[in-house]
Amino acid sequence: MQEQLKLDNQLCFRLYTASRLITQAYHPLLRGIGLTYPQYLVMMVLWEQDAQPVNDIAKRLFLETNTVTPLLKRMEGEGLVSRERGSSDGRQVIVRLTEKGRELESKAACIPFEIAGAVACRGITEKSAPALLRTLDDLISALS
Amino acid sequence: MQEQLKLDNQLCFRLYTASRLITQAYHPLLRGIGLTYPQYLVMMVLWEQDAQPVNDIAKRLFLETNTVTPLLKRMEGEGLVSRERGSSDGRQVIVRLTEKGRELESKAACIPFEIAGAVACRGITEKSAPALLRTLDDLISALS
DNA sequence: TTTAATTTTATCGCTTGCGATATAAATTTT
DNA sequence: AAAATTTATATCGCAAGCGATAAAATTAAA
Repeated sequence: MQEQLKLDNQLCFRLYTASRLITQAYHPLLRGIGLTYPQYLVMMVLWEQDAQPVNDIAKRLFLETNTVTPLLKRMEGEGLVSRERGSSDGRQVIVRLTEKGRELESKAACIPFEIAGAVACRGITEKSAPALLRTLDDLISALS
Repeated sequence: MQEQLKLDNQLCFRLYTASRLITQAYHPLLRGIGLTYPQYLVMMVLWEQDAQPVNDIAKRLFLETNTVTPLLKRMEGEGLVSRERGSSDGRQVIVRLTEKGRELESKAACIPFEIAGAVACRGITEKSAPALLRTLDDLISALS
């Protein structure tokens, strides 16, 4: 058995697992406001800055447009956003929050606190969070 | 704009992004030996301990059987593993490496080093890796 | 100004991931 | 032993992700 192939030595497996488990923790909260996790990410992008082209949203989330386009179409179907061709550049599709989408922000406001509570209740985030965030940022910038 | 809803303040988004980006880094290496990333995880589980029931593999990877079963079927189709009903317990399906599956281990042995090189080349892992691994383990055990 | 290259979005096909549910075997209860 | 419960897999449906590719609009080059 090669030591470097042991699952317990894999950083990637931990990231993969931690990501899935924390996304699962969001699930019941997000279902309450009718969002999936990736849709929640798109909403956060738009709450921060409305009326963005597809490409800007995709880049902000480190995703490809072939992931984001169908995602946005489903969100349009849910009445959360509108999509229309840009007037200056006819290639772009500008995504805007609908009234319903804007109203969702206040309903979502409690979610980060609830997650933080669920995670921090075992002394995870209090002291280790800043270092974790910094290391993940380094990792992301190294890989992107 | 609610501060806690800013994307840059989200631990989960970082984990999600870091996980996807590092999995993408594996992709060209794994394609060389004909594996997807989740298939690679299953192979690591079996290289470590052959002949396991579906459920043990699923639990080791923090996945559900409804994810693992189709995954294993595809791997059986690729000739990497065999699946047969357990003799002692007729509910279980025991998964075993084929000769082809066993041979893959030596081909995969270089992959962790190549990934480590790609990640560490910007001073990421050397000093911060142990703390990162520990924090992720804490996070995973808090959420699982 | 044509032509070529680039940019932006979208479509297709496939693998994951997972909630809900079904099925069969084993275990526990009555 | 018969019935109810639990356990182990599997099936179905849907939403991501992403490689490969196409189509349309814009920009750059000839």
